[in-house]
Amino acid sequence: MVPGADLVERVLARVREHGGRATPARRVLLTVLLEGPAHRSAEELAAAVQAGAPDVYLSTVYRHLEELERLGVVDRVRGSHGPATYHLALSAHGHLVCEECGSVTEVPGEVFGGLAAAARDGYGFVVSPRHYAVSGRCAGCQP
Amino acid sequence: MVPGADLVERVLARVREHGGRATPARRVLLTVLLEGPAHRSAEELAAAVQAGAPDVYLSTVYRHLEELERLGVVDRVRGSHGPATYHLALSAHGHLVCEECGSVTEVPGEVFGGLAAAARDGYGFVVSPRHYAVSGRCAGCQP
DNA sequence: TTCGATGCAAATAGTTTGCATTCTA
DNA sequence: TAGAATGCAAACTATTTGCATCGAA
Repeated sequence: MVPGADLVERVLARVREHGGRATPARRVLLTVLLEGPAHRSAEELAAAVQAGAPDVYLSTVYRHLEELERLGVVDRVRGSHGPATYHLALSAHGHLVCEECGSVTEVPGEVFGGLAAAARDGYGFVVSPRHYAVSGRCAGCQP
Repeated sequence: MVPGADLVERVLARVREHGGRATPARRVLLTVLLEGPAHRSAEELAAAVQAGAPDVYLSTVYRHLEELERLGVVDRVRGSHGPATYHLALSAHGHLVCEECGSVTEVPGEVFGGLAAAARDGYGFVVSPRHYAVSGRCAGCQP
């Protein structure tokens, strides 16, 4: 049994609930998201999809990623340069995006807890639980 | 005396120190940055510049903004959609970017203090003091 | 058998680059 | 007067859109 196959089906069920349809292209993209590394760009994901399904177009991947983001299945992280990257939203966590090398470090959601509370209490601003992202320099890129 | 004119000259002095030159286009852009609202896109800034100096091109504005960012004079904030916005880096502060309406709420740097400490201690990641930016929904855009 | 999804092409937004000319230091 | 900055055009990257056709429900 392919690991995560049930997750793919669960997500597709959710897509159907929202009036969407379970198509081969979607199944492949979800499998790719599950199996490969996190934080890949739409283009990288499309390349991986195309390895198994050559005629799935980049625009289809964008369309699907956009929907999955709406459904809360994937997160989109936009660093200060370059394309946005996508990954499965398996748990609430934040991102430390290195402005030097572009690497993304995931940190548990609690690290952002104090900030989220202060933003809510002080400004009525509700921090999105899946879109934390702050810039800086990672351990390997200190001057 | 124009308020902030001395700041313009101080920045230009800094530009010269780094081998740059004080040109009219730069003077105008700095004045525009000082006088108008914060968090404008390159295009909006170019429009404001062109009101006074019609033949300053958008590409020149981009080039200058990039240099000012290197010098730490302006910050660049990239929301989840749309163009990056720029503003003077007058004090350490963070940004709450609304993913619904695109508005940017500034919050004092201390709000990010706990997060910055946790990132440094736990991951060796030094959060950039001027590039805090987290997404969510502002007070006016709650569902 | 209807309506959403796809293939494909083309358009768009934002930003960067190349190069001859102009101007600051 | 040397080298940086600019005007301008054009390239480029990331993303979105339009539309006829196809396929899932």
